[in-house]
Amino acid sequence: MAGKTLSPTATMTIGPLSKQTGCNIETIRYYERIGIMPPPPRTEGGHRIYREEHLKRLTFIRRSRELGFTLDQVRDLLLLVDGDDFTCDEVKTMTLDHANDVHRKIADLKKMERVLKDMVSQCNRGDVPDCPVIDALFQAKASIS
Amino acid sequence: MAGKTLSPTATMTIGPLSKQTGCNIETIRYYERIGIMPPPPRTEGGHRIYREEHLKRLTFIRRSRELGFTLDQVRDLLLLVDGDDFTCDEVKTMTLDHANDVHRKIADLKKMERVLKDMVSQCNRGDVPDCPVIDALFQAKASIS
DNA sequence: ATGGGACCTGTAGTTGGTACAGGTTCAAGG
DNA sequence: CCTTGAACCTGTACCAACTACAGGTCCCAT
Repeated sequence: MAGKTLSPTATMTIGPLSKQTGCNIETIRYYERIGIMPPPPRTEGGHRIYREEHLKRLTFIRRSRELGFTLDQVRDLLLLVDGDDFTCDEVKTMTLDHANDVHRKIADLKKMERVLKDMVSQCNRGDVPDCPVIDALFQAKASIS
Repeated sequence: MAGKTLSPTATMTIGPLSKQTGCNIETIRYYERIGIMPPPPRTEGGHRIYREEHLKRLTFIRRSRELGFTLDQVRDLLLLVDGDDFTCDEVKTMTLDHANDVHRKIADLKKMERVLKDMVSQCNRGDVPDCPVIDALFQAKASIS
């Protein structure tokens, strides 16, 4: 187990990078195309060769995406990281802004969920002639406050 | 106020339909293109003429979208509505399935929010040398359980 | 030397719309 | 009747953030 990963000079092709980051190959190439990953050196035959710095950067991108940052936001974060004069405060602000977005999304989804459950709870009342869910969908927004 | 809207023979062009449903004009034409709204009759000059049935259908679509159904799901719901032999149970099942999706999304977003807030709470500890948020982003998924 | 898995480029498709450009029609006012 | 300008038309391109090929090349183990 010891020394199996990450000796500082270790190189790898795109496949292993994909496996180690959980980011799929096409996505890695896509990130390069849009300029969020730097173009790595190549073998004579044209295969991409990655080093640990790439692994770190891609891990960063992937983690940020998992946390719901958009690629534009990730780009901004990386700019801050790349220029080494970023202030922690800038990063904090961006993160808090994003956390607020997430919070709003949660609130919206909760409203949806409530309405959906309310609609479903009208079903199976035994004697209604047709579907209360369908009826509700034909009504413009009203019960959502 | 009385009788201002929806006399059963009332017709309208796309502009008023847009205003009454809150669905914008391009979107209405898009729905027609993808076959979710029927092609309405036209004037000699080619302008679309809508009737109350269109208004109802578009309201249904819009409402379903607001509740987070995908257009494919809306299509399925409309199929059920169009063939008038749908069972309320089918509708209920679809709605519950969707409600579960929404529920899962909420759970995911809550995890994100928690991680984001946790990261931010590491900031401003006074004496840390660099940014804990950035450090955390360089770590692969771990603290998310 | 050869077989086949890993890699390459480039393009198109996905979802749910939005944004034009460039042209036509409709209806109201003069 | 004619003009004007708002409303409408079609068709295409664009957005995010990838994914999915097709059709070809490279690398390396046997």
